[in-house]
Amino acid sequence: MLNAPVSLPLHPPSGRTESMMKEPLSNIRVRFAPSPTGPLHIGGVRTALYNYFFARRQGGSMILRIEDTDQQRFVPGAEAYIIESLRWAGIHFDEGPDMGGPFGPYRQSDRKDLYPRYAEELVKKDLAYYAFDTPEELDTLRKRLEAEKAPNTSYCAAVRLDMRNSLSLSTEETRALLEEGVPYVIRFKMPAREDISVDDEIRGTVTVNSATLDDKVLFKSDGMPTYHLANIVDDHLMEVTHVIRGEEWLPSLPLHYMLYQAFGWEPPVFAHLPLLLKPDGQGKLSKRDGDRLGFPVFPLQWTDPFSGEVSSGYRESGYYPEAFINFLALLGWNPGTEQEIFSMDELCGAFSLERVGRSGARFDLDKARSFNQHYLRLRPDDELAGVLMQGLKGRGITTNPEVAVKVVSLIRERAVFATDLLEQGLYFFEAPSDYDEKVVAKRWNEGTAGQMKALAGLLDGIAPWQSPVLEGAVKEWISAEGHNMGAVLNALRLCLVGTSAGPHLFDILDVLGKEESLARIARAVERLK
RNA sequence: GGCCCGUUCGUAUAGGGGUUAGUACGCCAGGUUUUCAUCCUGGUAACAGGGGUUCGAAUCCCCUACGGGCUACCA
Repeated sequence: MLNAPVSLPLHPPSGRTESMMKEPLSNIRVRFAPSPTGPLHIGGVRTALYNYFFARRQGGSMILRIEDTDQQRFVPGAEAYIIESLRWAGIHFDEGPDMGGPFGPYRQSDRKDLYPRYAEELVKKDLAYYAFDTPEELDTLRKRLEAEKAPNTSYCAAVRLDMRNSLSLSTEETRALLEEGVPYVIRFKMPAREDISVDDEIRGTVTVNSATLDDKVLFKSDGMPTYHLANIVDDHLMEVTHVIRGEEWLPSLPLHYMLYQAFGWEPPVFAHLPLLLKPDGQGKLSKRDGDRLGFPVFPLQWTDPFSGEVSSGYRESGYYPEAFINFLALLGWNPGTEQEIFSMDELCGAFSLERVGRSGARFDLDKARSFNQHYLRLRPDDELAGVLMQGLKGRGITTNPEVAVKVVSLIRERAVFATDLLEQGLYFFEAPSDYDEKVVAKRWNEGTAGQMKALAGLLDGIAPWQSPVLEGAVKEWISAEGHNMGAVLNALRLCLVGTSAGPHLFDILDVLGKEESLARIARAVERLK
């Protein structure tokens, strides 16, 4: 275990105001910055989780910032979904759009007016420029460069003077176009040839030559900044000290670094997390994978507001949030010890960027299930009984808590999810409607019906109706009659449960009670002949 | 195509020059049990390949292969 001093500020799930009032223990500030273009998938949750671990480990602040600069891709409900998902997972924020904070607003669309002056500042410094090229012209450029097999096929230093922008045009021409209201974007003026080296906490120094980079659009013709500009401006304004994000951003790192240089700002520490991969084939886990693979890729169930398509979620599938985060935390990070079971507090205390891996992690459903099973076993009987009773209620069956607790204590070791309890325990409340054919074939032959009738006669006379008493009497009877123990008991189980699996047979008899037990035997004898 | 990142059992990983290459999940076998599950015991199974460096390389360097990411007026 780690012996280093650990400070864990409390963030009670229901007491945000309390955490807001709490002064951070350090100036470490991290952010999770999702885009509300749909439900957050588990890769995003893991990124948020690592940011959260890091913030709490360092006694810093955790910020939620909504990056909604793409008006086309905005999806109604996505922001609320993201917030609810993170809350369910136990990831709490110190600042965000739903709670405010000293660096707000926390939604980029609400910060819209802020960005133009930063883009223009760069133009004034000759580090960015206005560009008037139409989509068709850009398309033509791309095709031309591809045909020429140019080393860099993008809008870059090598070709920008061939295009319509404030670098190729005269000052007068540029001013005229601007005044006419011709649509324009502002592009970053990437240096022609320059090695750019940036340190990454996880990958070390990454070096790229700017000749392979392009003049990225910073400000779009629709009046919104692109991600690149907004992200740098906001991280700076919000005093973010550590940018912990997915590896898919690594190619943008040199650009972002150059932007900090251009503004003369001190860049934050960067850490690019390995990707979460699909469990089957290859590629990063995507929203589309959904139920195709038989496991949820979203924390919560999501209904697409346009298509109405429903995607399953971990919560609705019966996962406990603590199992979900414990499993997710270990996908790309490890404590360096053999410990695998971690509470949220333990994870926050043990986490460090140094122990985050570099290679992509594949999701494993079996492992996820085993974590859930572990946490389910920690649950007290009465809590699980409550879940069972809810399930029964949905099927129109009411029972009292004592019976539910008794049943749960018998079946809980067979459950992976609390939702399994209903399926595993239904026969305690409902006689089997049919009998497993394979078991019938194996355990039910000519003499069985007679044996069951005789056994029913024996049971009828046993008192008190309690598991150990029943067991003693029945086993004694089987021996005395010279019957086969397995044959009789399995046939009896078939009568009571309809199949061959389940808890201790005499416990089932006990819970069922004499009347119901005898009725089920009679019914089975009748039905199976 | 270009640029960048990566590569230890099926999966997640430990390991940072000398280890019988460890652990967990899964899988297989045995034990316990009337059955299933649980539980216990044991087992299967990995350093992508090739060159170096070194007395010695899973560990350091290079190349190759393979995998992945990015390559939008998306994030």
